[in-house]
Amino acid sequence: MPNKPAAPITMDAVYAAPGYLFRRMQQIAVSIFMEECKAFDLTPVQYAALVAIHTHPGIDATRLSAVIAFDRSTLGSVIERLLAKDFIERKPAPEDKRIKLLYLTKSGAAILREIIPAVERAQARMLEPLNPADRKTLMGLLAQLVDLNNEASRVPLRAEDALEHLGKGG
Amino acid sequence: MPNKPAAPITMDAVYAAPGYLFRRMQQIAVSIFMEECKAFDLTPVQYAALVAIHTHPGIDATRLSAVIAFDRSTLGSVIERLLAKDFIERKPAPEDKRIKLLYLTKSGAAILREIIPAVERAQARMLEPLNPADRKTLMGLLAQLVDLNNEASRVPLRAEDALEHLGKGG
DNA sequence: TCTAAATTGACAGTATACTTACGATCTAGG
DNA sequence: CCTAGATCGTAAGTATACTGTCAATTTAGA
Repeated sequence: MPNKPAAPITMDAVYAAPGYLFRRMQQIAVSIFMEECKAFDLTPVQYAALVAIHTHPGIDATRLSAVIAFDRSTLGSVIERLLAKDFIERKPAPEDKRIKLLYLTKSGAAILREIIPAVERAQARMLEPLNPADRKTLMGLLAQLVDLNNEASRVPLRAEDALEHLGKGG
Repeated sequence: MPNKPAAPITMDAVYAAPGYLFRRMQQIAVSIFMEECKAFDLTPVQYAALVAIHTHPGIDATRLSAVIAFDRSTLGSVIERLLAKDFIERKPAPEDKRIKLLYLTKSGAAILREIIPAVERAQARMLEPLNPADRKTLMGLLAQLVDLNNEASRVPLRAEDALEHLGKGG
């Protein structure tokens, strides 16, 4: 078979490209989240970190990065900001001097409780323009795609097995 | 009606949240793009900027930001990097001393031609785990959602009317 | 015409997101 | 026991992505 002729270079090709749509949607999602949650001064990433620390008290930074699927280096500054806001605290692990364990403070637990409704409003708003059936279809396909592409990302999600050394698993 | 009881705070709720899935998918998409295009030393954003400048020679930075839907401030450094790599050039506009017009250099036009196959491979890989019907469904719904949410983002896309003052419209 | 408002590009500041590298520490193998 | 390799947190460097603000310039209205 002959090669396909080169397509003309157009913006329409960019607008229809998966990568472009993913980037736009992420921009929009962050924008909506920040708008709904601006009273709490928490970013989406900081929120995810708080939930993970709430769910796994005493987790360390490396495992936290696996549980919320983002880079360890990035996480360092996220943790510092949460420490500065007094939403989490960090304690040395008695049995391993390299590790620092993370816990929610009272203030962190409180803001987590209070922010939930705003987060839920934000999540709902992101999908609001679609009808309920389409929302379900989109989320289902996207969840599949993210899962099947997990290894393609630089920081794959390791929800369960990342915690094996914390006394919760195998 | 009574309020819904507060749902427990779990990571599963985070993993299923639209905002989380959009962020993960964006991370994965960038990772795949960079992998396929690493020989060209171009980021997804720099690629989009090159295509836009190719399509609209003599565009200025403000209109460019509207055409690819990203922030003017961010764009400043993107333009500087493209200038440093000698992929674009910047000329003052004769009729308006504030404006600097952007053009591809020969080297910029060349790399744009050469990178296209790698970009197409990257876009295909992002959707590869889904079957063709599901790919189409996902892209259709996502394109709809991005379009309908356009105004929710801080930098709405203004593909056409952003160019009215360039002698292409109105 | 002359000033007030808008526009343009630049800058500083914050927050992801990634890379590579490094010292401290732990663990396994010999 | 003692070193090789792995792991932990940290740091420096690059690149988006956004918030403001600012000066220079243009435009519109009184």
